[in-house]
Amino acid sequence: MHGTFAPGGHDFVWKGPAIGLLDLDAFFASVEQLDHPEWRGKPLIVGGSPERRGVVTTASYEARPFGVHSAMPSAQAVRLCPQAIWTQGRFDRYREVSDQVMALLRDETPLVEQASIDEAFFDVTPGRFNREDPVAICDRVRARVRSLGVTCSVGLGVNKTVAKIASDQDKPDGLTVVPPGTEGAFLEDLPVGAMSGVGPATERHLHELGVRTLGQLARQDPEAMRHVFGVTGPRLVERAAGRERSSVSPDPDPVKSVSNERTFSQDLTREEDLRAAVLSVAAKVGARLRRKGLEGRLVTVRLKYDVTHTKSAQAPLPQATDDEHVFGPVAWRLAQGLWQPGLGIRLVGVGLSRFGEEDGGAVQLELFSESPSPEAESVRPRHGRDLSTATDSIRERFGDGALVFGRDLRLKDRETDTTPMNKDRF
DNA sequence: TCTGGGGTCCTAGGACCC
DNA sequence: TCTGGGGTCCTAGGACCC
Repeated sequence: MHGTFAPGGHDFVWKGPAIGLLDLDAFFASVEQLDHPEWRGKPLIVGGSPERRGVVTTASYEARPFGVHSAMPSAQAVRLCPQAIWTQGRFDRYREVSDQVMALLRDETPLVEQASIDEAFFDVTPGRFNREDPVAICDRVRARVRSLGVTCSVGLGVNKTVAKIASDQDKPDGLTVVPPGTEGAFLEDLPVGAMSGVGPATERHLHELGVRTLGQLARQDPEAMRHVFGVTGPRLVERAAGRERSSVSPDPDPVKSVSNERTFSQDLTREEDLRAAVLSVAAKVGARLRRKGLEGRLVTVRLKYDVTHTKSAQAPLPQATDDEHVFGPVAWRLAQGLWQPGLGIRLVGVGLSRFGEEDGGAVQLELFSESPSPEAESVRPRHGRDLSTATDSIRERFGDGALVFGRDLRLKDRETDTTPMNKDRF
């Protein structure tokens, strides 16, 4: 007994936990159609250009019947839907609309947990914040979101897993309610892949075990699943049975890492190009760290040789930093260790993590003296630091294009043309 | 005719310590 | 000269999410 309810159109009293999941429909594309009336009703694709190894970020509902979907290579999307309108993303604008939606939701209940730019869980358990019927609250939320010019799909159930799966059942602009006690029947025949956390690899593995539906998964022995899937095994069983007990936490988790990656339209083969790429990506990371007020102690570098082969390496720093003149050379040293001359490099990534750690005690200092990053100690942090903040303020006043270093200039024509998919939360 | 970018969490193996 | 095992930290890689 689940389904889409007309406003006020049900005859039971909700008892116990009521968790909702709001998912904005084809969000980036919908915002573009909101801002560009001439694009409404037409196939629209937000994403990176096909010439530059781009992928589809979001396809409007008009483009989906052609088979176009998120994460599809742009070249393939062009073939499937040649008449589609293409546009790059405007992340700041999406965040603006997202903020409006989240504010509206928090106006209904303070128990809102933003899961991404276009998704949020909310707790409307009767008696917890108010006594209103959860279904009525969901109806009102949807109407209020619609008044902003975009639509959302909402799932309502006893926990996050049920709410999330329910929100997928009726898109776009739908409401799916799973009344308490009906979870089992609702989940029984759904494919295991419908549950978040079950991706392609886990799905394949479950199929090999003869487990195809959430009902079947719910009847597996948790201990047997632990042997196959580790700690997540028993959790999968619990969630598939609809028994998960989830809490909605309004306080966002602190950020744990900040990284940037760049894919090149043509693989890099020369060492000097690779070096320029690493330092340039590091500079982006540095600027973002300073904007966020974060200093990290662990540098990570990622090199991608082709779509399936990636290598990464890490090195600790003696002190936390947000300055690329300190961690950039360390990143380059790591990249040199990973790079095999003769192999082209498709992607370069640099990241910093371990924020908010006190600078090393005796143990950590000793550790560092053996780590492969002596450059960190030899660069001139003071001078580099001043240079970094100076470029930040110029970019802030005149925009990113105002300042281009020589190394960036060399790379410019090879850089991919990507859509900002920055999922920075808050 | 190809396959992005920014994150989180988990695991396995080795180093190291006691 | 030979030797166990538990705990913890670190590293690289993989799965997954949007």
